[in-house]
Amino acid sequence: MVILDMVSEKIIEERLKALRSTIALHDFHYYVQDAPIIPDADYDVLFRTLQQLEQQYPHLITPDSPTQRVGAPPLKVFTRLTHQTPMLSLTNAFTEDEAIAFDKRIREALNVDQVNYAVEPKFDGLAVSLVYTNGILTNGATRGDGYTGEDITLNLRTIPSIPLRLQTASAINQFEVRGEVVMLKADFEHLNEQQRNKGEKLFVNPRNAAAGSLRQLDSNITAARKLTFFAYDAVLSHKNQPLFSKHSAILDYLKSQQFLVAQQSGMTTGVAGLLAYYHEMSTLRLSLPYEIDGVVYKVDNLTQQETLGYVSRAPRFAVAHKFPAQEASTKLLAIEIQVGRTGALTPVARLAPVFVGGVTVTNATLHNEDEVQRKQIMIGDTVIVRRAGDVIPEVVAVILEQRPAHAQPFIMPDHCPACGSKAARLPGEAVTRCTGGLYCPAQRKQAIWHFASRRALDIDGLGEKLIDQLIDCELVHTPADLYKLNIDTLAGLERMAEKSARNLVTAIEHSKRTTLPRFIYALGIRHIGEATAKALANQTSDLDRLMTLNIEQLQQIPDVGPVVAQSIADFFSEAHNREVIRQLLSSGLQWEVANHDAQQLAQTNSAVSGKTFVLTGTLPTMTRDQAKIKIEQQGGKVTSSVSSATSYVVAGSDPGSKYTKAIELSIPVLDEDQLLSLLQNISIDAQQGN
DNA sequence: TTACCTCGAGCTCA
DNA sequence: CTCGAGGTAA
Repeated sequence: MVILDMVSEKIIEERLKALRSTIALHDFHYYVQDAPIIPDADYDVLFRTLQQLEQQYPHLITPDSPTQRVGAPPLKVFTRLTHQTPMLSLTNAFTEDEAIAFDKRIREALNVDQVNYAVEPKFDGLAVSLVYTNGILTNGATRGDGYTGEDITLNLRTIPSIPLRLQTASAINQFEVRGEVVMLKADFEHLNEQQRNKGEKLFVNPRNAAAGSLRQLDSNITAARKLTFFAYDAVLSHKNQPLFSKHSAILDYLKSQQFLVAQQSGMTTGVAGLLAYYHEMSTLRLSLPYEIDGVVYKVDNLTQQETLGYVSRAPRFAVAHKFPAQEASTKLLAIEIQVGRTGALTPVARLAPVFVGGVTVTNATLHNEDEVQRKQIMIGDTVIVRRAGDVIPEVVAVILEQRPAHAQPFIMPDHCPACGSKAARLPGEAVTRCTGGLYCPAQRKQAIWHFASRRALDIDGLGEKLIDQLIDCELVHTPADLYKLNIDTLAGLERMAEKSARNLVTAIEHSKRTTLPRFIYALGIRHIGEATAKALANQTSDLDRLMTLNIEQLQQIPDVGPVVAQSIADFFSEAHNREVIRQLLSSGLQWEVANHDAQQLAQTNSAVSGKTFVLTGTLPTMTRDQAKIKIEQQGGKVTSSVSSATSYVVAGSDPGSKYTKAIELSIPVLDEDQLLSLLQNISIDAQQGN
């Protein structure tokens, strides 16, 4: 009997296996090849047969079964997943000249006349990584910061163009596929039509629809959205010898494993080939089934790729050549004045909504008075607005021919629109400032917001709207007034019933335990950011003493020059400010007094102490904040801009202009490993051999 | 900067 | 059902 069961079960198992691979094959033809080879009805029969059989023999269900794409219960939260190999981002080229320069750099570095390139469209979607263990899809994650992303395995499993198992599992036991999840234009239109019929909110563009669908905690909702995965790279996390010698071979392999690879991917030679491809794709752009925002060029030969290596963890062998930013014209309805925390008055263009670069733009900063004059902008003008990807919208120019007769010139107000105080522009400065100080409600609101912000006293739940109300109802004038709030005074405000009021009071209470640097930073003294606040706290650890220092004494503090010293002295000489501090302390604000001597000792002994660091880009294993803490623990300083006073620039992936600046000033650039070594007192010179 | 998801909690109306 | 706050991605 038992033997018979085993035999029949063996047969069932074989049958299940056959059904699964047949269905997977048809999925491939349907979703990847876009050319089904059997009628839908026949497919349904196969699928139902499999479902029924699995229902009968639930213990024979495998995770790679096509029936297992959906049905998991919703998650509570997304957990984070660390990428085995960082997901780097590409450097961008915005002009043909930059593309030409890319090719030139490559040829010179490789010392060859001509280079073979793999070229492909740059999808406008979400980058994800898929990990196959022994041929089975086990993990999928968003790109995140490049090092850790969110675990969206369950959502990715629902995407039909993602194979749940590889065709040839044996070759590689751990295999990572990278690509982009997009929503095809047609599927996007269809989804929005559905949303419209259901009276639900429309998605603004395919990328956001795809992002929104992937962010669902309930993968069943994701499954209902039609998403498509395009593979464009594979990583072997193995230490054994490379299985491929060319990028194009990787793509061929991916195709053989039934991944969808963009049809427009191809090969070309030399810079002429690159530019020809760029033009070809910009012509094809509108007719493609998915959205793209440029093209990608990669050196095809993997050995050459390796030779070229990485610039602070962005590959030197590849570049994204972006299409020009999209532009649209619209009416400039008004120029409003925004009052910043320091009283800076910034003109902001209010625009008639225009859809440009995939989003609706309604306002754009005009920076300052001179900018408005330079561009000859008048209220009522028709202007050209530009937006590219994640770039902040910008008023490019005025269409002078379309200027209406009633167009009004912009005049920088000489009084603050929020409080009526005089506004002044100091000679040599670009900004106009409200002189009202904390008398000005707009500045007061920002002061409170700054005080409560995460990096300052971190009062949870005290958001913008609430601050508006507190100031407008005159419940709060200074940060000290926050600590006088109680459930009764809060009650009656909008969206403030008992529960919210209690939560806020608790959060405020919680903020009383803080640190001196946070407190100094929270005061919002001009020119005092986090770094200087720490320097000050380090110097005195005694607020009372700090308050009495004169300008000369203040300048003795490292990092404090005449401007900063003046600003600090001015702040503390205001009776009003001293009173606020007194009130804050008497309402119970407190911090640990750091043990100075011990710290000082550690600092002088470290290779890092007294050195000034600038962090840029994303580091592989820590956040910039964590790196900052580590450096500061050993007496180093972390600042935000590169100058000749900078000792080291620590660059992660996707570094900003600080990296370029470092090269210009020939300041040593470290990666995370080198920083960590330095923190362990291993000299960089020894590492670099010079 | 914009868009989207999620959560807690308040508001509205039955 | 709607709003505000907080977080993420490009």
